[in-house]
Amino acid sequence: MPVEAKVDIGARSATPPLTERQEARRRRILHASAQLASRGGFDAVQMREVAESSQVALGTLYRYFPSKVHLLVATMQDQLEHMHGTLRKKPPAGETASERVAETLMRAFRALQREPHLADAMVRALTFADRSVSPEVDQVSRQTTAIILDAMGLTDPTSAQLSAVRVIEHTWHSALITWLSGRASIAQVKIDIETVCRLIDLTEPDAKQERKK
Amino acid sequence: MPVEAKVDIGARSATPPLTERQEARRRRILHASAQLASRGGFDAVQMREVAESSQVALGTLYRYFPSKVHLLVATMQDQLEHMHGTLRKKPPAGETASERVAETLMRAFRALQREPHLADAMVRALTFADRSVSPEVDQVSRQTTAIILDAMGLTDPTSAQLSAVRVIEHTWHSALITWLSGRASIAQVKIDIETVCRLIDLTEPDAKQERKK
DNA sequence: ATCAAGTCTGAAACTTGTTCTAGATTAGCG
DNA sequence: CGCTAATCTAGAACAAGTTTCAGACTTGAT
Repeated sequence: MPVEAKVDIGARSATPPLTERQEARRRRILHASAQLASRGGFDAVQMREVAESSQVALGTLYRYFPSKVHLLVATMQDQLEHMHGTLRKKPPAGETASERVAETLMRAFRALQREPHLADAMVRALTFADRSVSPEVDQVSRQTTAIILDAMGLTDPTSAQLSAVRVIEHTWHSALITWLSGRASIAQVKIDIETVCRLIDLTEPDAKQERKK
Repeated sequence: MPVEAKVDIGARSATPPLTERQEARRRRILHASAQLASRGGFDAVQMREVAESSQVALGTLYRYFPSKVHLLVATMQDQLEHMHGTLRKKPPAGETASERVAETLMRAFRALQREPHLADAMVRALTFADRSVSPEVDQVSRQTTAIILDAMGLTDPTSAQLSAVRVIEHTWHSALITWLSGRASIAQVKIDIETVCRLIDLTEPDAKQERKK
């Protein structure tokens, strides 16, 4: 285990510490949200039902999560953390960085496949989020970046590599959407992921590595 | 086999021909939609307002466009067609295919910048669309593909090239979203587009590689 | 223990997308 | 022209996200 884990994601930056009961409420809400989402996707996550199902008043739900989109993005943060942990346990076996990234993403993809409704709810919320949710969405993006960099085995990426990772994330999100809305097959998603991952190779053999500031 | 399957995109496949007045209504609706969207984005396009503003009853609006998302995706089709025409008039000047595609997309991007609220409404609708809107979304996707292939100067792309184009589209949509929600700067979008466009070079080994040094 | 400030609850109200209904209008046709 | 089916209109009604509010409950500091 890393001795002094860094990161301390800054997500809880301006958040006053929650009491135990508040933490419990928050967990109940997220759990109810994920459960309803697993049933019927975005539409099935109805705020009244989430409130009832987590034994919290509607007003309280809105105090914890100021909108349905906030709630679902928080749910995604939660799931992503979990997934990052899982993925870490079995690091990908590919030879090249691009292979490992593609493998990792496809593994994540298969996990989402197991709960397609949940995936639907989270991804739709993510892309539908407006500016008021930017900090939370950014947090999800950072987490995704961390997963990809992990798979690449990098601690100190060049800016070219960061660009490639950004594009991979774009492709990942958008491919997910096309799959969720039934416009692309799983095979197609796989091809797209593999295609975009080739970008990584373009950043490797290059002799000249710029020094990161 | 289609002889020269040109346009006639099949969008109007099962659509009985509209009378003149109906065509006029449809235009009024799309116009009102674009106008409201230009003002305040997705949220400002309120179905009651669209109806009133296009002098049509609410029920009629819903007969023409079965949901707000359908309406906005149709609005996007409309705008895309227009943009394709515009872009065609001034073909991009780059040497390589990837340069031309990047240039074309950035040009399109600058056009969207001029109406950021409209862009917001259209893109949010596009990514929020569920299965019931798939045909229309697909149509938008085909139109986008056509624009990119046009910029590449290709008439019959290889499957590797089609994959690259798909990934470019993914990146384009997702980058647009991050920009619209204020999480990426225009400069960042430019970098992402240029990065992904390099994929095109990978599909043309015999084309002259530029030696930039 | 007590009090003020902050939090939670339950319920109603408000907003906007969507559906439904009954009657008026229009289009196509003999 | 007159008939019939389809379409259009105005408006009410419904659904789900969001806001509001009065009163009950916690919490933290004295």
